[in-house]
Amino acid sequence: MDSKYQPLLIEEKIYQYWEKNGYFTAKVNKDKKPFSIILPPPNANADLHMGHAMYVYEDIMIRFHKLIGDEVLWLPGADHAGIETQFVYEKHLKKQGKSRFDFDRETLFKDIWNFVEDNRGKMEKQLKRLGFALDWSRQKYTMDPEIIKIVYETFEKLFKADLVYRAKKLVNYCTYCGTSFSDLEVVYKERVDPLYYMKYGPFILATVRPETKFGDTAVAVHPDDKRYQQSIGKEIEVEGLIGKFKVKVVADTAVDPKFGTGVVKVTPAHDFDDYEISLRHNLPMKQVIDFDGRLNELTGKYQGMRVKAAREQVANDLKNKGWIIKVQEDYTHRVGTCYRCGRVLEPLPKEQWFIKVASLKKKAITLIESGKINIYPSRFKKILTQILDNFYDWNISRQIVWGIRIPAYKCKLKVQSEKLKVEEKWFVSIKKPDKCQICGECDFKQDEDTFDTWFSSAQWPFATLASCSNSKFKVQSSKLNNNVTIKQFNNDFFNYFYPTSVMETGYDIFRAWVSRMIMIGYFTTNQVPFKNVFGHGMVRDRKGQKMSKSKGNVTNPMMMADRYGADALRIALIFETKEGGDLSFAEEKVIGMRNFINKVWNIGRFIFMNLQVKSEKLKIKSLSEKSKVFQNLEKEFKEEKKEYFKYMKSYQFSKALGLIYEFLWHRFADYYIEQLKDKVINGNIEALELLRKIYFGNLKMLHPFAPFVTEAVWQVFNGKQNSILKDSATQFFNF
RNA sequence: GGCCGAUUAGCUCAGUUGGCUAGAGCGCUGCAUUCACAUUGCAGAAGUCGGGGGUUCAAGUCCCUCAUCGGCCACCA
Repeated sequence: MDSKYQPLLIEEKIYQYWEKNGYFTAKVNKDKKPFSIILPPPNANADLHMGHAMYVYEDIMIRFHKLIGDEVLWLPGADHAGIETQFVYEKHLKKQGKSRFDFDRETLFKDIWNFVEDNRGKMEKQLKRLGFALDWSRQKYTMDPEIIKIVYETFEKLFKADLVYRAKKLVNYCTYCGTSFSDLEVVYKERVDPLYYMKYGPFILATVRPETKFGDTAVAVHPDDKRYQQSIGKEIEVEGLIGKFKVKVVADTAVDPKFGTGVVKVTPAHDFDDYEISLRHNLPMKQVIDFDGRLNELTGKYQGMRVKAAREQVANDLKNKGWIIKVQEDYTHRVGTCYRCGRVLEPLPKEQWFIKVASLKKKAITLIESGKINIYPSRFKKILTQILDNFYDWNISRQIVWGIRIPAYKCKLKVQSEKLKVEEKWFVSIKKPDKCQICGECDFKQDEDTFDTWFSSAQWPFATLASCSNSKFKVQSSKLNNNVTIKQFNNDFFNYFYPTSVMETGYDIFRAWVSRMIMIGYFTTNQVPFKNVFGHGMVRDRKGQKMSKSKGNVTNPMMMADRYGADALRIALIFETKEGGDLSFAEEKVIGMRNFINKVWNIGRFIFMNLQVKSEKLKIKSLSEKSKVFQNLEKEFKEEKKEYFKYMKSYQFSKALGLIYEFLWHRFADYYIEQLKDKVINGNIEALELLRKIYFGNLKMLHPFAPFVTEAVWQVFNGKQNSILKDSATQFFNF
């Protein structure tokens, strides 16, 4: 044994040993209790960051349950991360002086596929570096054919259950990234813009967007506003930059009479509030900005100008006409921006697929409130229910190629198309339909759009498990409440491990991911996707600032593992971290934990060396006198174990680790070994055996937190062909 | 505007049923050390637990209020 624990010489070999001997491989074992976690799939194309290292919580749970004899499954996967990845790829293209528009759909998809494949393996390797006990034989990818098939089936089920519809609605559209987003992906930023007060027919009204004037189809006032009573319901004539036009005056409570002049121009095609007003009053929609971010042919001489330039030009021209009464330069408001590129999003009318969430979210809230799904730490329960409560219909269409193409087909429909509602012109079908049942033609074209990445992610717990069966999974039919027949998953692996035990993620993706998994998971499988949710906090820098590339305060977890060992990094993240709370990461803490790991090693070294001496020189001397020290040590150890199980089972991992840290270092090493040292060196075998027994017990308890050093020492004592994971099960409670 | 979190030693943070002289990591001071470990041991300095009020025999821990910081959410032209 070296006098120092040297992680770099040991960790990789140990991981290979575990993997090769199938310690991470799950199987259906009816004699054991199943315990399963699906790893939140990292982006297939990127390196891991500190946030991913927080999945150590999952490894702790997985290894703990393995040690107490459960049949565990920790299933790894990779996410194609649609927009993220296509965005990275487009930057890559830009460096070569190209853009995505230089390629056709198929070529672009293939190129991105290969680009991702080239980078695949990076994050897998990094997860292994952290010691994660993942079952690699079950690894999944969101672009696997079996997964896509399930995603398609889910979409079809939702469609048949009337929970999917296609409609032309306002969506948040990034004219730079060329795609729409769901409302969850919008990042609101505060901005200071001029607020223009302008003459508008008989009124004066305030707006920050004069360039949308060409798309106005009404003017709105509050129904109780005395100033404008006589105008309500009438049509007014307005002089505009490209000629006179007429709009109706409507009364709507959304208008705040105290803001500005109490009169609002209504531009249904370019503002969410105005769109809502237009629905209430049956107003026409007039789109004047196109998807390229430029004004269109309805804007006369302004056609072709970008929104920002057009705004300045229009404001200027209005001023010259003398129609601008006043400008408030420092008007502060919030605008939606693209979370990818940071540019201002344009609300634009677009025909898209939406999921009706009303019934889904209602059910999801019930599942949480009834305790079918438990949330830890408990304060997240309220947060999650609030998130669900605020859900709007989910726009799942994305205008990018990197993703799962939506299985919807449109046919020519020469005859009746005008009479049909939008969604009735479409066929949702896993395979391309043979023949259109309405017009009899067979000239189908598939929707160009792909699914929002979160649509496939929302299905991850059941999609992964359902596609895990060795034999083809059997299909069972059952009825939905509205008499739609659906297929259900039914294979041994799925049945054994689903619902999964715990979903462990950062609290930052409760909204985008966890809530949707609950909604879609329950809809599809009629069961909860997981019984428990455990949320962890954000890793910040030493000053508590968010880590970000632009700030340059990002710590690479791999670098920490290389310097101090994976164990030290792991426990640095857990030690004295409040569950669910953010943590400030400092290298000094990892150093402190490295020292503890070394202490664990050296306690082993002391015991091991003395055992060697014993067997070499046969200095076996049994002293029947049992000292008080023996009894105290046993008592303290018993107490430690009891506390440990209590903490581990109530998700108080930090406390469990702190307990071992305190016991092993400051009680066991500093006190008891010092007390018994003379006896041990003089050949008291009973003292030595007692120390060994209690040390082994602590190794097992520590193993979920620091798997490498505990296994390394274990093998020093028990031989290279033994594993701390093999021994445990029944003996874990009795050590 | 609403909700949530934070405010404890120089720095970063634990402290979940209220209870013995308030803890850890790192840092700091002094001493020790061929005997498992200097990635060590022993000893020590250091905190009016954000301010104020209240409940209680007893509050960092519960209640009210105020302040500062952070996060999430919200339809205001």
